[in-house]
Amino acid sequence: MAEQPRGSVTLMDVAARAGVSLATASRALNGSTRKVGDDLRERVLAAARSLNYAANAQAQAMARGRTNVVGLVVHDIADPYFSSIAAGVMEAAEGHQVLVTLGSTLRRPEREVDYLVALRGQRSRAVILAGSRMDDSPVAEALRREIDIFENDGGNVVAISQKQLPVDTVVIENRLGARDLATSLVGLGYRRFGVLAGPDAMLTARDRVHGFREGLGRSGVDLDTALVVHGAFTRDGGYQAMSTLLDRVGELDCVFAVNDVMAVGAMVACREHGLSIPQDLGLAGFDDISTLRDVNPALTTVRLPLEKVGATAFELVLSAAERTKPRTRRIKGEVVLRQSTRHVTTP
Amino acid sequence: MAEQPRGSVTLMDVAARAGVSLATASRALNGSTRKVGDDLRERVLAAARSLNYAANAQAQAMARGRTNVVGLVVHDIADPYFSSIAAGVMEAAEGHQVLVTLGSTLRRPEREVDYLVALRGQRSRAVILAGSRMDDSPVAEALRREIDIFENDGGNVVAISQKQLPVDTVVIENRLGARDLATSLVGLGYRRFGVLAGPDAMLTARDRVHGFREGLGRSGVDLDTALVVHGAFTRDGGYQAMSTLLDRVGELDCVFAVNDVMAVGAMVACREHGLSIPQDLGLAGFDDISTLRDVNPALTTVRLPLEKVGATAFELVLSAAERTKPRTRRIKGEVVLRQSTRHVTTP
DNA sequence: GTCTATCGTGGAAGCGCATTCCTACGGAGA
DNA sequence: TCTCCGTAGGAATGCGCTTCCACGATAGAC
Repeated sequence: MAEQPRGSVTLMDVAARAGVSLATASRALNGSTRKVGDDLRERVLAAARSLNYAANAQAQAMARGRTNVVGLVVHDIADPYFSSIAAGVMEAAEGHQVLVTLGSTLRRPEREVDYLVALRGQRSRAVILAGSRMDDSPVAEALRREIDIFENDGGNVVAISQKQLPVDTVVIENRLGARDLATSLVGLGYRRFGVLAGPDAMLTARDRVHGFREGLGRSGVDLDTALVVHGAFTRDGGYQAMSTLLDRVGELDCVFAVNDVMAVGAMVACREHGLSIPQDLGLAGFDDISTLRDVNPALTTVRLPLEKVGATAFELVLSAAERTKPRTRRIKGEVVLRQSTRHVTTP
Repeated sequence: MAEQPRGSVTLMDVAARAGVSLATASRALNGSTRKVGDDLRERVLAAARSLNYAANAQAQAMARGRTNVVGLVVHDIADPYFSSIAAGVMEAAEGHQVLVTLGSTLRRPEREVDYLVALRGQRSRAVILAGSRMDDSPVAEALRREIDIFENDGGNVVAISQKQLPVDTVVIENRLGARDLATSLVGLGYRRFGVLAGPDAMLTARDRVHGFREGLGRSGVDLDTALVVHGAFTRDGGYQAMSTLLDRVGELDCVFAVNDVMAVGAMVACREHGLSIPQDLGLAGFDDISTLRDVNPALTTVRLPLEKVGATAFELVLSAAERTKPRTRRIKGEVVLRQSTRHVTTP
């Protein structure tokens, strides 16, 4: 019943087999405004089925003047932070007849611009920029420019993280979360803090440090800038930053790593140096990466609903048509106290 | 200098501004076989730049009869196993002018078929199926059928995991790795094993169990089928399976979980029941997920170079044109002994 | 000096589809 | 019986691009 013609089956093939015109076949398969008689419609559907017809999406896109492609650009898809967001996007996209094209910048922010150009070439309906904004004027300027062009072409841009761009944005409340965490940690009795701060130019990292300092300040606790160590936003970055801090560990009773993977790196550094957590030192992270929930001791952290972040971004994409001005959705974190910190009594 | 015309800039706009024909503009921008005079070429490039021209990929695809889109279908992008593979694919794709479209089946194998149809509609050059094959004839049959159609349309299919389909395949040596692991564990002195086995229909899980049993057998150790507990291929699956096994823990000295995330779940179950690893029980996983390398105690496992798996799959995609028959690339795992197992002395 | 390759350029066809416009047909109302 | 309108189906157009083909000009060979 199902023969296999050479190459792709076109709508013309279907029409011919059903004995109708191209127009009728098109209408039968897509249910346009126009009606098609039941008998003919059946014939067309049967023909399409038996020929394994799959409409050429490129041709449809041309004829219709729009596509069903959405771009998702992340820094590193292997990082659980981004893969969780991606999972949220994919789940939200489910059943919406949308294809998601993935871009991975490999942590080179300037590649965001390249992807934006490529996705504009694809006539993407929208693109979700999931990475942290950077404090880097030339790159930011180029990005801003390319976003203008992209939107001028009719595309929609959604950013995740900071409200730095004039586009729909899912704002992650890093500052607030870090502030709350600081408050909680002070509440546990900690007073002398070190911070593993991540790259200075990365706004996510910077916001978390600022928020943390702010939270401490409100509780009347000072944060010595010399005890804020910068490093990569990765496990190894955390390991190295913690190693640096080890010299001065006598002055500390708690360390805040600006994300969970760094905290895990720090945990290893401590363990290797015979430091027990939380007995000798408290340790806190940020994100509540689910893969990392079972490390021992369990990490005190700020839970971020990352899948929800992705899903929210996708909803912004879908509802882009009705908007008039850039919208903002705020996602809050929630402090989760676990075993990597404990109550200490101030002497 | 850079005006912003309404809507998209077309090649015609560029040609008009440069004062050349469409054909010349096309050749200048894409360097076809024909040459274009230097002065004209410069004029065209300048025009394109000043208009922010980005070629309509859909139109190019139509005209050329091929696209630069590759599909990647995974079970769950949030799972570190798949996100590592995805990272490998993305990295290999870097610089190859290829856009990767992501499909996430949310662990429903039948959705692979849906994605295959959608990607055929996109006229994808190729699709990488990254998930484990299942022992499920109806679904497998549908998949096989759709793959035929996909390939008949000129697309290439690459599978990752088992050589179950007549397509290019990156075979992961699950069986061999599990066999080696078994040998190593027996070498450490373990004799009485339990297995957290994952879903019965999932070939990856099944191969690992078979290989493990095989390896034990070669060392003259028997595996009691009653001590092989099935469960989901996830952290929670491992937790639950281990909980089941807890009743009979007196009969065991070592447990093999068929992947790392299950092993972590099992580790938590043990901890909650006051069982120390490795003092009371040895524990081993499979995959060597990098995010999980820092759990404590560190997990004995079989290291799989997952990024390399992704990269290899992508290489098969790229070199698909020259092939005549399906190719196979084998990726071996390597046993890594860590603290979750230790040498035990047989009484 | 003419004749034939060679090369740069432009014209135009066509990729597969949605959609607009047009035609033919049938039923209802006069 | 005749006209009018609503409707279903078909022909034709165009989306933006690549590429085949034709054309004129230039250069090399005789």
